[in-house]
Amino acid sequence: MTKPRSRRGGGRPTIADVARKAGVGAITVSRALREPGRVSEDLRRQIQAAVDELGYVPDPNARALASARAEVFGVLVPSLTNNVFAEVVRGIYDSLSDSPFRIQIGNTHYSGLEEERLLQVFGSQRPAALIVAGIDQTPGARRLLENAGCPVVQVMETGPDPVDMMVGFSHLDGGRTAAEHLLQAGYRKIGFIGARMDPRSQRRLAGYRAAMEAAGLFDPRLITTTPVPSSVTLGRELFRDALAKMPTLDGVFCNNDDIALGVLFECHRASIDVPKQIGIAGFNDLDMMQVSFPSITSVRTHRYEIGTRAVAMALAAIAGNRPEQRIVDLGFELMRRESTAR
Amino acid sequence: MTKPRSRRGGGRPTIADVARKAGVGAITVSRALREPGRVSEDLRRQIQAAVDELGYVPDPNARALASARAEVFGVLVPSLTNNVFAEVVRGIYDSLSDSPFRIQIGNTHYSGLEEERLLQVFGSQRPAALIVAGIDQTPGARRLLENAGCPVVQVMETGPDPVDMMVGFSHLDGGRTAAEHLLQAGYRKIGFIGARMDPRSQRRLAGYRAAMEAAGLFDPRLITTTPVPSSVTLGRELFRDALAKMPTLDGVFCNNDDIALGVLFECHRASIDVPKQIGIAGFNDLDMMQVSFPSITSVRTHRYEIGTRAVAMALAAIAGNRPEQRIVDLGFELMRRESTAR
DNA sequence: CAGACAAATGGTAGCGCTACCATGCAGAGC
DNA sequence: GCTCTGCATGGTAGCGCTACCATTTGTCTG
Repeated sequence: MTKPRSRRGGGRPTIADVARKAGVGAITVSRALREPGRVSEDLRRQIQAAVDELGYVPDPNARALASARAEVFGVLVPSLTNNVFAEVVRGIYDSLSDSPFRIQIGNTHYSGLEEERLLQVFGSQRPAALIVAGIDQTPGARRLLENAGCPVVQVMETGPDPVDMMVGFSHLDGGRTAAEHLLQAGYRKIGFIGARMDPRSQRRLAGYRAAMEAAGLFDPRLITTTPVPSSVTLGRELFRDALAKMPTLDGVFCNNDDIALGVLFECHRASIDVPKQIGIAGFNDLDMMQVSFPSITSVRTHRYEIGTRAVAMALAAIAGNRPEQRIVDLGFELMRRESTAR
Repeated sequence: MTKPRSRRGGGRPTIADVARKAGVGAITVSRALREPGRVSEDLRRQIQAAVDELGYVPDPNARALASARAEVFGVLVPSLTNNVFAEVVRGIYDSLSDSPFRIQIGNTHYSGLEEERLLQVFGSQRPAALIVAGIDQTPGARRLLENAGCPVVQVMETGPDPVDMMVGFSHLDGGRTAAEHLLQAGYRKIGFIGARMDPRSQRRLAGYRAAMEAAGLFDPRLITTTPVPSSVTLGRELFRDALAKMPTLDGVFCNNDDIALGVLFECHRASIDVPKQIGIAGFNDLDMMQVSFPSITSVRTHRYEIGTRAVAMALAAIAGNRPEQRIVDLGFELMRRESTAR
C-alpha cells in the first residue's frame, strides 16, 4: 500500500542504499560518517567501500532537518568587492575548506535594515555560527543575533559590548596613529579625506580629530567627506575639493588606500611634490601601497587573520570550549613610507 | 504514545503553528506562501496575518528536502579577492537579492580538482542553478555539471561547447585587440607580461601572439610570465625582468591591470617616460586606470553584467523558458588612454 | 559463574515541509 | 433533475536523515 513516491531525488543514492550494500543499519552508516570512533574498524571499512562505490554524498538538507542544526556558517559583510571584506571572507573560506561547514555570505550593502532582513533569513536555517562585520547593529539585528542560538563573532572592530565574541582592532586608534605620524613628520595643515563614511570610517575620523585637537591644529574645514562609495577616482576628486577649500593643505590622511592612491595620482598630475609639498597616509595597506611611486604610508590591518581567527573562535565555541578571551584585538601597524618622509 | 520530541528547533514557529492560528490546513499555508494565486483572497490575508504575528520564516532545509530542490544558486569562482570575480559575484548577488534564492559560493583556488570536489558537494544539495567561472572544466567536473539536473551557466568566457549556457567574451580577441592597438600606436618591441596564467590569461597571450605574428614582430623573448598570483608588486618585478631580458622594449601588454599598474610605477621610479619610451596596456579596466598618471589604456570587460546576465538566463531556464541564445558574448571595449598615446 | 556494565549496533519515530491524491462545492451543460 | 467540470481546500505519506532508546554482545568484577 505504501507505494513509495518515485524517487524524487533523481536517483542519487541515499543512506539506506549504502546501509543495504554494506549490510548494516542506516544509523550505523550515519555514525560511521559523523563519529567514526564509535563504529568498529571492520564496519567502518565496509561502509566506506559502499560509500565510494555508490558515490554517496549525504544530503545536507535532510541532515539539517533531522539534527535541527545546519552545517553552515552565515557571514554578513557590507560589500563583496571592497578588498578589505574580500580578504576577511577569504580567510573564512580558507579556514573552513577542510571542514564539513558550508558558508553562506550575505551582502548588507552597508544597510542596517538589510542586515536585519538577512539575519532573519539566515536564522531560518539554524546556522552553526554567524560572523558579522561591524559592531553597530540595529537593536533588531542585535536581538536576532542574541537569539540565534549559535556562536556569533563580530569582526573588523573591537568594542566594549560584544553580542558574543569579537575580533578586530580599534579604528579610532588607527586613525589617531596615522594623524600623529603626519604631525610628527612635520605636517601641520593635515586634511582628512573620506568616502562612504561607514561607522569604521567615522571612528578613524574621530581618531584623526583627537590627534589634531591634541596638537591644537584641528579645523573643521580640513575635513572633506562624502557618503558616496569609495574609489580611486573619487579620491582624486575629493582631494581637488579639499585643495580648493584650503589651498594651504600640506598633508592628508585618507579614509582608505583607494582614496590615497587617487590623491597621489592627482598630485602627479598637478605637479605637487609628495612628500615635500603634501604628505599622504592611507588606511589598510593594500599591496600596491608599497610599490607606488612614491610608496604610500598606510595603516596595515590584518584582514585575513580576522577571518581565520573568527572561524577558530566560532569552531572552538561549537566544540564546547568557548575561548576565554571573548574580545580579540589584532591591532594594526603603521607602515611608514616615502609619502610621508619629509 | 507518540510523545513528540521536545521541539528540537528551539521553539521557532512551524507551518503547523501558522495553520492552526489561521484556522486552515498546513498545505494551504504552504500554497499561500509559494503560489498566492491559488489561494482565495480571504485566506491569504488571514494567513499573512498569522505569519506576521508569529514571525514565521519557512525552514529552507525542510523545504528543500520535501521538494527535492533547494532554492540555492551554486557559484564557483577561482578567487574571492580578485576584483574581476568579485564583480561577477556582486552582479549575481544583486540580481538575486529580491528572489527567494540563496547563494552558495565556492572558491576553487584555480584548481580543477578543487572545482570537482566542490561540484560534488554542491550537487548533494540539489541546487536550483549552477554558475561556474571558466570553460576548462576537468572531464569529471564536466560530467558533474551535465548531470546536475539544473541549469548551468559558464561565465567569463565564451567557447564552442557549452555544458548548457554561457556568458562572457573572447579573451583571445581581447588580447589581440590590445596588441594591435599598441602596434597601431607605433610600438614595435611589445612585451607580454602575465602572472597566474590561468586559461583566460593564456588565451589573451595567444591573442597577443597572433597580432604580433601577423605584424612579423613576434619574438618569444618578449614574453615574461609566472604562475605566481598576480599583484601590483609582482607587476613591477616582472617588468624589471622583462627589461633586463630585452632592454629595447618599447611597449607592454599586461595580463591584467594590477600588473599594468606595477609597470607604470616602475617606469616612474626608473624615470622611463610613458607613453614616449614605453607604451602600457592593461586588461579589465579597473576604476583606477582612468585616474592614474598617465591614465592607462585597458580592455574594459563587463564583469558585473556577466553576473546579472548569467542569473537572468538561469532564472529563465528555471521558469521553463530557456533562452534561445545559449551563448551570450558581452564583448569588451578598448579604452585608449594616455599610456599608449605616443 | 551470576550480575553489572560498557561498547557496538539497530529500530522507531519524527524533523518541517510539499507532492500527490482526495474531497466538497459551485456553476455549466444536457 | 442529473452528471460533468473546475476550483479551492485538506489529509496523508513521505523527502533523507538523526535523536532517542532498546537490544545484543563481550568483558570485567566479586
